Amino acid sequence: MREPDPRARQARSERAIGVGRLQDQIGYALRRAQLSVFADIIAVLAEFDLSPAKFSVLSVIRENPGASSSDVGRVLEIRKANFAPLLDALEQRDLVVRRASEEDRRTFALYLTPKGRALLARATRAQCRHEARLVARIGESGRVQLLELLDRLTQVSAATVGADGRPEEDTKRPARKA
Amino acid sequence: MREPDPRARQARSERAIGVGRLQDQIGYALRRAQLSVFADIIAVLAEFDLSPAKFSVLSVIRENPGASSSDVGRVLEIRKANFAPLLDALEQRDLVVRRASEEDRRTFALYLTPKGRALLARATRAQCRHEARLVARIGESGRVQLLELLDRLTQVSAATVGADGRPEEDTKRPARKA
DNA sequence: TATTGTTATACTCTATAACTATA
DNA sequence: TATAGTTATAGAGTATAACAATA
Repeated sequence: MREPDPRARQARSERAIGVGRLQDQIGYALRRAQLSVFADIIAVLAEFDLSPAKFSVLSVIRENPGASSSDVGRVLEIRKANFAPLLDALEQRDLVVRRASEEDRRTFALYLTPKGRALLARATRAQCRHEARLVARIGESGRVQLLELLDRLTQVSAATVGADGRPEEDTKRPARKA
Repeated sequence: MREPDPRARQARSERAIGVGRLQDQIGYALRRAQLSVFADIIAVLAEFDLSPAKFSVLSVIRENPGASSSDVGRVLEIRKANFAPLLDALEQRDLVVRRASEEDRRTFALYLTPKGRALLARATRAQCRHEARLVARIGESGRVQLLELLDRLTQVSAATVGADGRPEEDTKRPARKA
């Protein structure tokens, strides 16, 4: 995919255009794949009235019962100001409880309720079926390769960490303009 | 690759928690990689006052001079209602021109201006340096493998197409609730 | 002084609906 | 009737700032 041929373009219907070199760029391919995969994830989790973010929060609480809001927010890179209303919604649905901590009275310890555990179990099974559909497309070896490659691309870039190697502020990078 | 010193975390009374099984899920890994890669892309393109979306629009117009708004919007999956103000911004900066079409007086033919071509050339060179940084992490063979795997994951899912196989509405999937 | 958690708020993306002018 | 393009607007998601309680 190099130079577009003007005659070929004329020969085509004028609707048939391509993205050109964009197609071979990692960022563009990553974004398209992520949107495509998430379209399915979102549809799957919507059956349980869960967004991907809520599903990930429930999963992390299940794996780390008693963790605080800041712990869970940090590992998922959700800012505290956005985490509070998300947690409110989960607590109002009786999926999660905030219990006062005795050691540090500023924090709450987070736990799944029985209802939360049951819902998450069902959602996780559906999510696994979704994952199986993806593996059917790329194979088990493709999955292993992909996770390895993605992990090597996922790094804290130089712009997002301070001199001590810790993320600045609230775990995220500074905003940039358009 | 995240926290260099576990004791530093304890000093801040942070609990060492992990994301559990989430780590091995394709969707989660995809999203984290995409955000990480885009953080760099956004920073690179911000030097030229371009968002990834604007960069992609300029690129597609360069590869398809004379294409219409709906053509470009369709191939990039940008809805027409969102495409109009985006084009306005590019035209106000004298990077793109809308020329009236004689064949179909409803449409405009889009072209880069000389200024647009020059800016896009510089932005593309910076974007290539960004791409080279990514390839340095995964190798050229890793890049080829990755693009192949991502392409196989990028599909029009069953939920997004009508019975005739064509995307519904405005090229995108129906909205789902939280 | 620093951190946890909350609220208020703003900005960006992306979505739908309604409209026009053409076809 | 259907499509190209515009405008208005609403909803997510995500950002900052300021604050109270606690460390």
